[in-house]
Amino acid sequence: MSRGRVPPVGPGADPVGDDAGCHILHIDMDAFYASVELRRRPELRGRPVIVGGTGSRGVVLSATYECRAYGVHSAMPMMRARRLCPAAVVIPPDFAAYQDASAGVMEVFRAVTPLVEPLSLDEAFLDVAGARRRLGRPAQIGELIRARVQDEQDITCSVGVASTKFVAKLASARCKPDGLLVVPADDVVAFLHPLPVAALWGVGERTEEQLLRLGLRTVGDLARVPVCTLQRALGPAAGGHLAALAWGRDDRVVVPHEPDRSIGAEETFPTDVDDPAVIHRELLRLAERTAVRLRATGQVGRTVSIKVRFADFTTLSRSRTLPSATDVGRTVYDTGRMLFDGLGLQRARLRLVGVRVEGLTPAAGVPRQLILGERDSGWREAEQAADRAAHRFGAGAVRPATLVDPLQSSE
DNA sequence: TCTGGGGTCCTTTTGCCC
DNA sequence: TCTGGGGCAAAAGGACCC
Repeated sequence: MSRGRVPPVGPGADPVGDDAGCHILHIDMDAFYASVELRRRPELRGRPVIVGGTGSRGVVLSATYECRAYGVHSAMPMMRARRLCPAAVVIPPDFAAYQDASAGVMEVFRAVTPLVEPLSLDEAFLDVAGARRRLGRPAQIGELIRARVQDEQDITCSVGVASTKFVAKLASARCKPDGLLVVPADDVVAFLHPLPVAALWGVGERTEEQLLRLGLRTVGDLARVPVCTLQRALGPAAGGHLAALAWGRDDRVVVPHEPDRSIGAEETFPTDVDDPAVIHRELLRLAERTAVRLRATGQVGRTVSIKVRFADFTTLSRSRTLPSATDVGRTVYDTGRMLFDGLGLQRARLRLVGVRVEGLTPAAGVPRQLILGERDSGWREAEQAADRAAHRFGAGAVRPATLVDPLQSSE
């Protein structure tokens, strides 16, 4: 589900060039969520299908190519997508199913090489240097993977083959859907320079605007500008990074497992809310949800942050670092609520609140806090008991009393 | 046209310590 | 005692990605 701003390869281009030195594969499922849905509902094949939020404030998560022909793309407000393509069938997302399908394709990848770096449910980098003797040239390995994913998961994917991660990523975007493209090491600059600046990884709407203001339209334009000019405009890190990418320089390696930096939850209200009691209850729900995930993954975190988005979409955040790391929902909530109350909002209209825990470390080996953490005692044990109940009886079996819907609990 | 939810990373500001 | 500044960590904001 990349942004798809790379123009497709024109007719006559040779998709399989010289793959010597091209040991990086980028594999991207085509319209992943929608493809998983079509597997279950084959009668919808050939029709425009959108997976996305069905509420009044939903956005498009995935759209079939039939639907993209109408200009629909991911992250587009659903209202607009429906206007562009009234015939589209809209399906609410089923993340459990996508996770399942994702696990299946990742397994296919790992049968090829242990060097698999997932970027999201539907996309991954592979370093196949070590698999060549066993399975053949990188392009052959790419075709093998495409065939297996099609066979086992009944989903098509596109594969970019290159000597660096980011060129492989551009290549897969360029041969979508259901394609494979090799960018030979010697052709990288010729491949990159005609592309629009927005094709580069890290250039979004804002950066594109800035670059256009400097008169830089293509990657080639960017490459010919002095690095210090870019750095002045975009900051030292981003400027230096883009200058390197414009010449195809990217020494990032494929890393199989990166530890999490943060875990959080947020929710947009169906309509804006100004009642503090409703917001407090939402903060509690989000804190509990976050803590359940911390405990499930065996992590604790030291910094709690909240996010508040107002009706006009302006957003602010507040954070606080605790004396010791926690995975206790009550502690996350208490901290988050303190931060929220500290904002002193006089019934401002909010469209979203979020809770996040950062500064994560593995829970094993972190001593339980006995002196400063008196507030944890009891809550932690209670929440672990709730985890076990949820495991046996289903999520939501045990909840804080304020989160129990009175209509539901009176049965 | 009106903008989700999960994240990462970078930059700037601020407060503290020496 | 006052002031300045370097260094650091935390906080806040924002861009970006899928």
